[in-house]
Amino acid sequence: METIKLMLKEKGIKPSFQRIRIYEYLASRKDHPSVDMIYTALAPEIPTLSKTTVYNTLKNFVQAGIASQVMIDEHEIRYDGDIKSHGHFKCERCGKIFDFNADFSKFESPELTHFLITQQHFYLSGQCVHCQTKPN
Amino acid sequence: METIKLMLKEKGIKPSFQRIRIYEYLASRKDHPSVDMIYTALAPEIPTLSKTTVYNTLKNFVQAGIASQVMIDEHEIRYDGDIKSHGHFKCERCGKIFDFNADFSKFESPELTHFLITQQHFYLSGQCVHCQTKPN
DNA sequence: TTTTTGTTTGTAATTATTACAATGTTGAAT
DNA sequence: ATTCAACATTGTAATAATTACAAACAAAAA
Repeated sequence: METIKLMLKEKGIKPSFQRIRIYEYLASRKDHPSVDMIYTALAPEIPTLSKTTVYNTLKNFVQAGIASQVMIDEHEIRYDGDIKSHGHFKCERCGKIFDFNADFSKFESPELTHFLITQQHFYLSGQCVHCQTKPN
Repeated sequence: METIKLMLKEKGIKPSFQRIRIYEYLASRKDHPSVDMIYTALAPEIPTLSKTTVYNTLKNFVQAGIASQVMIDEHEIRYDGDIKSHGHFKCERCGKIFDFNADFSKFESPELTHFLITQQHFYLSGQCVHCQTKPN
């Protein structure tokens, strides 16, 4: 709570109650929640919470570099509070998303010389171990 | 035209006129068109074309492995007829998408042993060379 | 020809996201 | 402490991508 407050301040984000709770929730989760998931989870605790606030807040977080968008879902954007460089695998049968380590911060390519890379996304999809053993 | 016809047949897709033209158009483009862009481009030539057909057709193509989704745009899915393993860079200032070579077909990770990888997406964003020299 | 199968089309419904204006909150300056 | 300005939050309405679905159509098989 207090550490989050300080961290937000450092990033130039005023630590309002809503923002603190949204960040706290996002960081506590490993399932890359969507705006709707976050809203639904926090609404009971913050009855006046508006979805627009969740949208605005996440946009701020991404710009400040303390959250990232995971666009592995075709229908809605999902968010990740883990900003270590890593990849996501989505099983096309069970829909589950798996994280894996993959650091591309030093990635270089002749086509991209002198490009400034601020965000990176590495997504794979296919079938996870469990689903492969299941019958069709 | 004839080669596309054969290729579609081989992939188990009946080569209807619409499908042939959609594939032809997609393959001719390097700008990762969206459903809307494809529809708008082909509608004058195929006056009865329906957007639903474009949606259905692209879904088929992706399943058959002859096209891939590029989810670099937050608002709409874009499509790529180039199925060689490669990455995309999106400039957050001018919005342009750049392709670059990056082959991850041999990518392995301890977290993903025995996972079946069927699709891969590698997206970067930031600022392209040209936009970096521009003033804010 | 008749039947069957698969394709295309148009409309309506769904749903994520954004725009915007009104309201509420906070903190600094007076 | 009061006022003011800046910023945050909220709710509603608008936008726009995508899907569901049923009817119309086309092609191939019987």
